[in-house]
Amino acid sequence: MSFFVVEIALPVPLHRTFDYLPVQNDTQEHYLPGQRVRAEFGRQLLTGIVVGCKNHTEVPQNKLRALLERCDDAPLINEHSLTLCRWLADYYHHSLGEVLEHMLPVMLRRGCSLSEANERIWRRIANVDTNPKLRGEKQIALWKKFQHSECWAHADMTAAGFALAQLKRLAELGLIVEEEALPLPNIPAVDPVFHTLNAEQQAALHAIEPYLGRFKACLLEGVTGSGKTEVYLRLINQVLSKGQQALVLVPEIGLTPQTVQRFQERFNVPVALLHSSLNDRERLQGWRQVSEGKARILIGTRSAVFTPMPELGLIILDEEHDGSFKQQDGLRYSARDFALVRAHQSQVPIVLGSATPSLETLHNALTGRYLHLKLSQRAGKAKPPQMKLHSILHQPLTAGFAQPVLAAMQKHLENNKQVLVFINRRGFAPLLACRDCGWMAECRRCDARLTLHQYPPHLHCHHCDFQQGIPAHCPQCQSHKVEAVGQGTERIEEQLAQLFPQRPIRRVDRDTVRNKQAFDELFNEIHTGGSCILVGTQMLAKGHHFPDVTLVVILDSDAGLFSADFRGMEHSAQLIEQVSGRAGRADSPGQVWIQTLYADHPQLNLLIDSGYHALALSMLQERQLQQLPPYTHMALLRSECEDRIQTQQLLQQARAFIQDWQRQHAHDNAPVTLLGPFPAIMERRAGRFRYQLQLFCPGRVPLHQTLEALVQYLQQLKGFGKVRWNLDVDPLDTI
DNA sequence: AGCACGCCGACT
DNA sequence: GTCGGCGTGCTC
Repeated sequence: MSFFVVEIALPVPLHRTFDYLPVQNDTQEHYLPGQRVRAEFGRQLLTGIVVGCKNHTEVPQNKLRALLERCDDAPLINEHSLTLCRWLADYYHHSLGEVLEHMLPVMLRRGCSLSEANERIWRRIANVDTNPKLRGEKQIALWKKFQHSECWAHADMTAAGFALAQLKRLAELGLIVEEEALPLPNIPAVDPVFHTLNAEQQAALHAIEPYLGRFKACLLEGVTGSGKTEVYLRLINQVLSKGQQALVLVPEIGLTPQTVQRFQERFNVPVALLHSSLNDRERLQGWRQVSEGKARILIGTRSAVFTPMPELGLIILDEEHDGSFKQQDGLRYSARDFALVRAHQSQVPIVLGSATPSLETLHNALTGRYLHLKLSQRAGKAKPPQMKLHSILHQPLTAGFAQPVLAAMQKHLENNKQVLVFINRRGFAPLLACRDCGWMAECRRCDARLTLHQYPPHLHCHHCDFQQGIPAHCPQCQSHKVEAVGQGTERIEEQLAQLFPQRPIRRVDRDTVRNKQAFDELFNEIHTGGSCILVGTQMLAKGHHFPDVTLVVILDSDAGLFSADFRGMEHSAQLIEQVSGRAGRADSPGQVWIQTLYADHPQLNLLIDSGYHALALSMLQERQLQQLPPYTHMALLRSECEDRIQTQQLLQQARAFIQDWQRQHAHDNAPVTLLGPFPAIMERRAGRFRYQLQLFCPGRVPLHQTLEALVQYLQQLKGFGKVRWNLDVDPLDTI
């Protein structure tokens, strides 16, 4: 038997793999890439992933240790996924071991066996007609259940009030046995509802169809209500009929029961769901159902993009522009970009859908890299909403509303319709201030004001979660004239209740909707409740449709118009367009009134008069002039620490290193340009100072070479003990 | 990331 | 005299 070592990736932030001796008596054939192994690493016990076997190693004999065990006979991660992980690790300059962790549900990362996803079930083994001697009504009732149906899940039985002892008694009598099985995903028994396609939908479908079976990225740019989902469903139908699986990725708040229902009703196949409110066991079950091919459709949020799908035939990524597809900590990957790479590797088409595509995606579509399909008509008789800017400059306001806006609200309510008031600020007021001395309630740990909440009354920092009571008088001058300044959803709700006492007001923000279930209940009320006023944050803008809303009032859009972030206007426009899409879905056309101090703001006017697409084209021109993404590539090195000087100095060192490195290595390439270091817009957050260094480069390759060298440099850099740094490739937020 | 080792300040 | 602070180094 020849000498060999097993190369494994471990979940540590070290950019290399580790060699181990095999478990005793194991041969090289026992080790396949993608298998899990248990290994002692320093003083810790870790679960690693086999990357390969080698017959030589640089590691000295005395340092080599043997693996403790192999967890699986067959690899959990196949070669394709392993290749994708290597790409991801390289692209985001992250350790392979930590990237591989993302491929597995939490339970498997910890080294649990696959069977732990299984459900305990009880199966009848005796003949139905058996008439056993049973004592007690419960036992008799239990046996009746098994006479009726051969299998019951243990959890269902205990939920139905049967005790473990009773089940065991039946087992002792040889009537039933306990088994383990992977529960099957849902197969709903509903008659599918088909919508007829309009000409545009038909055209989009026909354009994408030829690409089934090979790679193609497609942008489906369709205004709200134009029936993108119907196009997805038709495509999925074709993929399913070929015996393939479909992956559907949705934003975090987009995974509504309505969406899921629509997919489940249409196809008579098992559908798996992966989203944030599942526990570890449910996640593992979903993961297995999909990776073993039992579930044919997977609908999930960002992390679902990692789920292995042996017969993947199509990827749909809905609301492509949504920020929740980008992970904001740890491995800062973009699920959209990763999905594109995955589609390419699997040679399947990917459809990116949005009413308001990101400028990156739009640019790819306009330059012909992506197939560009448009849906400009709303399905059915629905007309597009009429949008209108309402200047509040020098206008008297009542509760933050201009008189004509209130009059319009009154009119719509009288017509028994619903009015949606959008204000992207929760709480009662964004500021608590003293009239006499100008004191403001500020967070001790952040450069931010505390938000005043009234339900229940307290001051709250939305950036670090710090909370405190409301002072009875000014802590600076003892004055009692401490007042709420500005408006949040709570205050609007309270004031509207006074202005429209006869109408129910429903507030929708993170404070009224703590979980998915609460949202669903509230949504049902809104759906069936008749005329009312909805007050809410961007939670209202995404996913859900409110067919009875005929008027949308947007209160605070101005905040986004002058953002320090170069994507500020893009995100503002997307939000306004998304909120506006809530109006006029049914037969009655919707109206959107935008209150603003800047009624002559050119970009706002372009959006209102010509729509998002026109504004996007203009924003693209601007980006080109300024050489910003998508016309250049960008990375961000962030640092944070309780000590401001050190936070800044780390980035200065990084900057000096990059300049030095470029002088030596990158003569031929277009240089990486550097901006900063400079403090984040909110310099101090949760007690830590935050700085950033921006890197721009027109070429991917030189940028990534620089980043690779930079990460290596930072990893060996000493003297910055408490400064934490992270690298964000293709950052979304740059403030 | 963990975790241990090692070298200087305020305490029973 | 020790307990423990966190800077530094290492993990196959």
